[in-house]
Amino acid sequence: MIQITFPDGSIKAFEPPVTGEDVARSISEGLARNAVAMEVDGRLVDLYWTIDEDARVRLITVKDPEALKILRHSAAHVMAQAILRLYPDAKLTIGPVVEGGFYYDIDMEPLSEDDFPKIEAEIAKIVKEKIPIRRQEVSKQKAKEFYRDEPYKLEMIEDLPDGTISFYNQGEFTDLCRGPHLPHTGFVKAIKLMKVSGAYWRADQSKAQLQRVYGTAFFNKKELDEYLHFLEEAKRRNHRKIGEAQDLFSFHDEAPGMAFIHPKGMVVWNMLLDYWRVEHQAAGYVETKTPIILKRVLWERSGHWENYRENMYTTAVDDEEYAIKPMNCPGGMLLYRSRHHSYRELPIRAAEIGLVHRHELSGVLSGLFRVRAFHQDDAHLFMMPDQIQKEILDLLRLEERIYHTFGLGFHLELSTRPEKSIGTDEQWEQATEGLRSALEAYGQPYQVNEGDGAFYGPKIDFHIRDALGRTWQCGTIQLDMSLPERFDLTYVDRDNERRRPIMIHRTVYGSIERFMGILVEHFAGKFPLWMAPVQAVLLPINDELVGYAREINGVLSQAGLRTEVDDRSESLNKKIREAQLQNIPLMLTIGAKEKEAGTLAVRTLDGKVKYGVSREAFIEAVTDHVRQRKLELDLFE
RNA sequence: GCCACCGUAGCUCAGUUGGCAGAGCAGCUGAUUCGUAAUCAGCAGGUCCGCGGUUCGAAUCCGCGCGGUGGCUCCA
Repeated sequence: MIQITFPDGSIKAFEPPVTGEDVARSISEGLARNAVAMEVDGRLVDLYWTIDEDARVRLITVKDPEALKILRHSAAHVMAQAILRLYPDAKLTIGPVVEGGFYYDIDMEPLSEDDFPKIEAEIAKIVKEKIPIRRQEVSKQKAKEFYRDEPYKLEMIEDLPDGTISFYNQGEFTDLCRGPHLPHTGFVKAIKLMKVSGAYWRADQSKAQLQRVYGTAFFNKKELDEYLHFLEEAKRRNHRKIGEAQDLFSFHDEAPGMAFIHPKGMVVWNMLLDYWRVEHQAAGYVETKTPIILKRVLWERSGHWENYRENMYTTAVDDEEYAIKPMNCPGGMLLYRSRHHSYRELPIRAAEIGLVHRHELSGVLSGLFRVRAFHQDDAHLFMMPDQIQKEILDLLRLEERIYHTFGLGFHLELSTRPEKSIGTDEQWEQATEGLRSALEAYGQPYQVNEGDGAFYGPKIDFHIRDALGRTWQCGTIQLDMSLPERFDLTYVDRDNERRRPIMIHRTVYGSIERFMGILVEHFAGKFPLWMAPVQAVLLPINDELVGYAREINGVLSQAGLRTEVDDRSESLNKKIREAQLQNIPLMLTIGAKEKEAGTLAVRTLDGKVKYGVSREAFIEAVTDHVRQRKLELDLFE
């Protein structure tokens, strides 16, 4: 008899060999039905794994977080099986689980989404058959024989360490796989193919182009529907649609990847920057501006000509080569060098809303999220080594303040020295330690990405989280050990020696264009009052009241509110409907009663109406709300 | 750049097997003067993304180009 210990500490004896299914069934039929795999002494294995000695066992059921990955991995196999049934000549490569689902890269004729129904029908058959999925272990030699006509699988086996190699079988389908997998294909009920795209074998453009088929799977239809609903909601909030509907910005064929910001979009833009300036002024920043077009020699000195030229637009003026800046830093270096600096001035915090151009590949452009021309809320901080920790800590707090104003959460990631890098071990040690100790002092948890830093220094990235729970990398803090060297930046220390300052590049919004796009989606087009392009629209009930509405509009404008009069000869219902669809936070209906009493009837976007508000009370409530940059539209609560 | 899909009025879209280019909304004009999510009527609006080809005939089929959407990082 062997003893099996469960997570709750209880122990049960079994006659070996025993499988996870036996163990589950000995507890309850329900558990046996819902168990998909198990953990034996900390190792995740199939439910049919046989245990023949004492072990600690945790059964994984459909409720456990690990189960979803197992399901999706099996789902990838089921999809591959269906595709092989329909396209017998297809050659399988890899089929991993990814965030939101799985994919399988297959060497086959090009697929389109029109092919999905028949593949899904075949998948449904496989699921209905509840085909047992079983593991099989063979020698490397036998594995190679089995795959003698499968070039990709052979290549993968070559890369595996010697020893036994595991396969998984389900009916006529066999795939090289580490596992674990579900007990049978019947669990893959809620599966949906999502999209298809080209991908290269080993992500190498010189290698074969494969069909990457994406799918997602859940344990039940309800969760799948919820996920599809989430995708619908994200689609509904798409900033490109909202941007057009609310007249914020546009794109034109004549300038692909470069946004035209409309008057209403410019209000949002200016509010973003007004706020940014308030915070940066308080944090001891100065603002600068550097040219957009600079001579080639500068880019050679900065290293961009060598390392970044593919992404740079160039031009010739008077027989001399120039480049349109893809980054602000080289210009910032010249600015720093324009005179001597004393240690007494440090730290210098020089911000710049810099317009940069980067020639991104046409296929990666995407609304405001990925453009070829954008404004960075850049800043270059110059300091002495012993000031690093405090500067970084202040920066972490500044970024936190700003993100919280928009109701955005975030998490932090620290990236350390990559293999290919410049600088000495001591420099890296000091720089990374500066970032790390600031993060420790800041006190929030952070993730470390070893070797993910830039070649010129370590960095901290901010990944903000929007209202739908999606994350976006916006802010970044990068320590740069290269440019101060290349541009021979110095300051005069108290001992009258010239020393090299430490330099940090950083952003908060990242790209203003992109941040605006993120906010459009985060707020679903319903900007908080302080950012709203139009804060209140006045709706005269009939044409006789238009004059009075204009009079009120003048008063509100004078008080600094952004208001408009809807003076069309349309019904009140229609004017309200359109104001609602434009997500204008406040609607002021102007009727005879309001004119007589000299008060306002205020409707908020949630449909609530408050009557009899005095002009003064309204102006005060709005200006107060705006001054505090509140997010909730709780004007009179 | 590569793969799949897409491009028809300002917007959203319809347009059978190739046979005279349509609707709703928006716009303009007129009527209506309305109390919290679409009043009615009329008018106007087109290089069917561009270029070339096939055809008696192309929005429709073919090729090239331009632009857009999704993907091209996740490694049994």
